Amino acid sequence: MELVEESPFRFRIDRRDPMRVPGVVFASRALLPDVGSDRSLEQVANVATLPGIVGASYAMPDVHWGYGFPIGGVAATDVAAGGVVSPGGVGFDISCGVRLLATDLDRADLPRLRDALMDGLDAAVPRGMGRGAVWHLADPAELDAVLRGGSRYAVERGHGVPRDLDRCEDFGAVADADPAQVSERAVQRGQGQVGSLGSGNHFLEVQAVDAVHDEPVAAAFGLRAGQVVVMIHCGSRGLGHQICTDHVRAMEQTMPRHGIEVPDRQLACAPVDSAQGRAYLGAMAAAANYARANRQLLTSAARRVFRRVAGSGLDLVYDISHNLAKIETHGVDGVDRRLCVHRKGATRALPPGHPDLPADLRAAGQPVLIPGSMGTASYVLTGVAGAPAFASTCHGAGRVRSRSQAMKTVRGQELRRELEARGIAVRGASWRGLAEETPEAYKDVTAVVDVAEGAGLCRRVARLVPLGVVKG
DNA sequence: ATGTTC
Repeated sequence: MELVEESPFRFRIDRRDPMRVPGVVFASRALLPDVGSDRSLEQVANVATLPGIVGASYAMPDVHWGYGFPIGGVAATDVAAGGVVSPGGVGFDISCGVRLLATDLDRADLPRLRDALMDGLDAAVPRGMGRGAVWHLADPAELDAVLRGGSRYAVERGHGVPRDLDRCEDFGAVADADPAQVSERAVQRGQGQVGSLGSGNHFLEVQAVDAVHDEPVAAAFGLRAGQVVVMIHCGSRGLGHQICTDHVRAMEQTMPRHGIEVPDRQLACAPVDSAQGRAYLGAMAAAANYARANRQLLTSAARRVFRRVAGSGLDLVYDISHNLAKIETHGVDGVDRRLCVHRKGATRALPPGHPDLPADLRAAGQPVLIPGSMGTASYVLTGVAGAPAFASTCHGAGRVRSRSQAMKTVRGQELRRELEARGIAVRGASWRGLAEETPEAYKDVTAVVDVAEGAGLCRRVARLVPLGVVKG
C-alpha cells in the first residue's frame, strides 16, 4: 500500500483501478496503522471502489481494521448517481455513540460522594453480555414505538425531559425508521435490552473537566473546569447486530442483480435508491432510534442515582453517534449533492452556524464526544467550517491490539488495582472484559485528537479525565 | 460490537 504524504497530517492513496476515487488518511507517521498487523489501509482502498463514491475514501486518525470498511472510515456516495449504502460502512453496532451529561458538582465534592455514587451506579446500570435492562417493555408493540421514536418516545414515557431532545442528534429520533424491515429475530434480541450498556468498550464513566481549551464554546456546551460530568458510551445491542447480519446477507443476494461487484464480500451493498437499499436504511434508522432510547434510559437510571446520592441533576450536553449512514447535502465540486455519508467509527462534526444544530448551540458548533480508552482522558471537540471528509472526525482511541492479545498483557484484577491506585473507581462486569479493554490495547487518544485537530477536522474544547468507571 | 461460531 503506497502512501503519499500530502501534508503533516494527511496521506493519499492514489487512485488505481478499480478504485473510483483516491484514499485519504488523516494521520501522523506515528499513528499510521502497522501494515504488518492491520489491513485497514487496504480496506480504505477497497471502499474507494464502491459505486457512486465521491471525494475520497477517508480514514480518521484512529483507523483500524474492521468488517469490510475500516473502523474510523468515512465514505459518501451520490444518491442520484447510483450511490450505494453498505451495512459494513455503518458497522454491527448501529448508532453506537456517546452521550455527555453535566452535573452541578465539582471534582472537590467527589471524595466524599464517590463510593456511594459508584455503588449506586453499579446497581443501577445493567451491563455485560445478555442480561438485564432498565426498561421492561410491555409488549412487542412498545418496542415498535421505541424503533420509531427513539429518545423522543422514552421522554414521552417519562424517562427524561423535553430539553434532552434538543441536545440529541436528530432531536432524539431518526426519521424514516421502518420496523417492518427489522426481522423477528432482531426484535426478539432487542425486546429485553432497552437501557443496557452491553460489553466490550462500552462504559458509563464519572469524569471531571480537567482542562478547558476553548472557554466560550465550553460555556455554550454547559461545561466548566473542575466540573463533574457523566459519559455514556453504548449502542444498539443485539438488535443492531442482527439487523446488520440480516441485511448483509440480503445484499449479498441482490448485488448481482444491481450489477455491483466489490473486492470484498464484506462490502455488500445496494443502491440507496433501490428496494434493498431503502429496506436497510429503514432498519438502520430503527436501530439508531433503539440506540438513542437505550442511552436515554441509562441517563434516566444515572439521574436517579445522582439525585439520591448527591442531590445533583444531569443536564444533557449532547448525544452523538459514531456508527451511522445519513443522507446529507454537501457541496461536491461546487455543486450541492444528496449524499449517503457512511461514518463507521467516525463522528459527525457540524460546524458553527449549521441549520441542524439547536439554536443555543448554533454559534458554537456541534459537540463532538470522543471517549478515550479505560483510565485515560476523553475529549469534547467541535466542528469547524470548511473541514474535509463531509463534516466528520475521529471517534476514539482506536484499538491496536486484539482482545485476545490484550488479555495476554494484563489480568483484570491487576488492572483494577492499578486504576484504583490512580484514584479511578472501577465497577466491572467481568474480569475478562476489563482485561480486554486495557489501555495498552489502544492508541493514545490525545495523539488521535492532536492529529484530528491538526488535519483541520475539528477543534478541541475540553479534556475530561475519569474518576470512576462502570464497565460493560 | 455480538445469545463472544446459525
